[in-house]
Amino acid sequence: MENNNEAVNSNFIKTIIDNDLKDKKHNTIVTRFPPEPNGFLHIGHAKAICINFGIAREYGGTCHLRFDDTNPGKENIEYVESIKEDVRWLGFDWQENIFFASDYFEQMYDCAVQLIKQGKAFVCSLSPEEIREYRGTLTDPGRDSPYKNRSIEENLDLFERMKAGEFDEGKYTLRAKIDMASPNINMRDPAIYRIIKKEHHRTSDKWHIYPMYDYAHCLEDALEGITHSLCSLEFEDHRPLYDWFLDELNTEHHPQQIEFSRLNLTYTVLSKRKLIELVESKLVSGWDDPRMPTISGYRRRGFTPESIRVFCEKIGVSRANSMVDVNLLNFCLREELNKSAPRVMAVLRPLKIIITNYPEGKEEYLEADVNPEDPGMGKRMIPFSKEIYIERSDFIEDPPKKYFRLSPGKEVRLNHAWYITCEKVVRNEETSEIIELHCIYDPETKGGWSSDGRKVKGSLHWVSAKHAVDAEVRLYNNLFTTANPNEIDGDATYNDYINPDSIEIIKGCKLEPDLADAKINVRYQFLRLGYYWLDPKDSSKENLVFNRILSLRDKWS
RNA sequence: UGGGGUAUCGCCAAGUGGUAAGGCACCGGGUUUUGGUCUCGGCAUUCGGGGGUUCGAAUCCUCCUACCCCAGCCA
Repeated sequence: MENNNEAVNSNFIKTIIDNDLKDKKHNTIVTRFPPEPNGFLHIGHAKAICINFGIAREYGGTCHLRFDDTNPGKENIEYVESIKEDVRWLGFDWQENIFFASDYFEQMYDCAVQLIKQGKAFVCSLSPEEIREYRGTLTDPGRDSPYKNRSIEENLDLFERMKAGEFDEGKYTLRAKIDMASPNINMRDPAIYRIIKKEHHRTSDKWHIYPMYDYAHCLEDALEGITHSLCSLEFEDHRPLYDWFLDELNTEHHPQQIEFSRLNLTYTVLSKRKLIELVESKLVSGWDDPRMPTISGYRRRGFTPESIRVFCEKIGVSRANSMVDVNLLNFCLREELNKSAPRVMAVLRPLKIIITNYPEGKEEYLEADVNPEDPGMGKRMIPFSKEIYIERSDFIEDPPKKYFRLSPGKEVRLNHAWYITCEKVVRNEETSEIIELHCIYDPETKGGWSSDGRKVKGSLHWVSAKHAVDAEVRLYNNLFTTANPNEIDGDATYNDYINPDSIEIIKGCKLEPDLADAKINVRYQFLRLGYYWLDPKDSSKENLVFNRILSLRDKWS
């Protein structure tokens, strides 16, 4: 991937890796991104993806994409496809290293048998409710299951019959024998296999028992020779278990689990539950609604993979719970697009201007930079004629101080065209709504320059009325009105903080004619407005639909 | 009132005993045919709080406080 923007900072994980390399604990680094294929990826996952794939890339190691598919019924193949697409879109390549937990079911089973033989696991007949009772509480120790001292032979027999599908779900579990009095609840004889009689998306009906996360995950990592197993903070308490399994099984590899804090973003929710709620309540149009913090949402909105990668680099990695200002993400996008986006003029809310001293029927083409930040992008020609549109918000009849756009008697520059002065405001007699403006232009200012050194403060974007193409434009804003929708007070629900202006659809927008051939995948800067691109789903030649990816910074409005 | 974590500028975050990086945001000045960009400058005498060790502490010791995570046959 070519980019010079992802300045690489260090963090505590890299420090650990540096030391491991220096101490010859490892010669090469292997990480993994291990999603469960039961939902769509969001920007929080992007952080994990960037960390894992990024570290592998930086150290010349490899990063595995591994689907943690140990719970059929929750998982399905559509999710694995969408996850692959998202990871690829973000710019990462797992090459041949794509794996599935289900590939290891046989080995995991063998390991479980080994644990039973070592007297470290037993088949438990307690019901889920009973298990909960026996587990104790945060402050009180639990009690041993009455089935904890079944003979190894009996355990072996029962476990094999669990595998064979002889029993109903919930009837038995295989549990590790650790310590029911452990202050760490995860160590209180955790279940390692449960009976699930559901079709698995890869192994079909071959299995009737499925391994639990704690047991499966460490084995997957060990089997793949992962060197550093990076996960989020909530798994910290699971690390002793992770190590316990690998120690008891004496695996060849014993990866080191390292936890970091997950991403929170202002004005955004990232929990799976809340995201589902947004989709199911139809507050958004789907998982790829441009307002969604999902990867597919950002993709459709028009965000770039690089801006997301740069963002993930900039936020750093630490163990402190944090809430990152969404402005940082926006900054990353603007920083990139300012350099790369072709400029174009578009009037979202048109106000007609008649240039009274411009010849009727005349038209001429004016030259403009495609991108003043990059002269190499060349020039374009823009048609001008007697009737043009400007933005309604660029005219105020009775302007406030420091307003340097158009108002009666005031002269402004039409970008790349001429200076104009407003001479008359025409209103609808009944509604008194302003319907058009009469202006005169100064023929001596072609291109937007004047030779007399006259200063014109305002520069407006405009579009020739008879040449303009129409389009629908969709403006997007934060989905929530509160910076932290995760923490809302009292009896309000987070639905009370949904931003009613999170989407605004404007029809009849007037665009520079070249935009009739706007290309999908090109992110344009609508001059003075922001960055826009064609909606990948809803736009068509006949009905252009532009998404506003992001507005420009605006210190005035 | 069990266990595991975390506390450095409004938001992220470096810093690992030698006297507080950087980015975002914000505020000013300049440039500018985008009130964009760019550019210059400002923005923690202080590191959750109190004690202590030391010539010297955000970094070590100690006590305290706040917040986060854990009682799925989810991951």
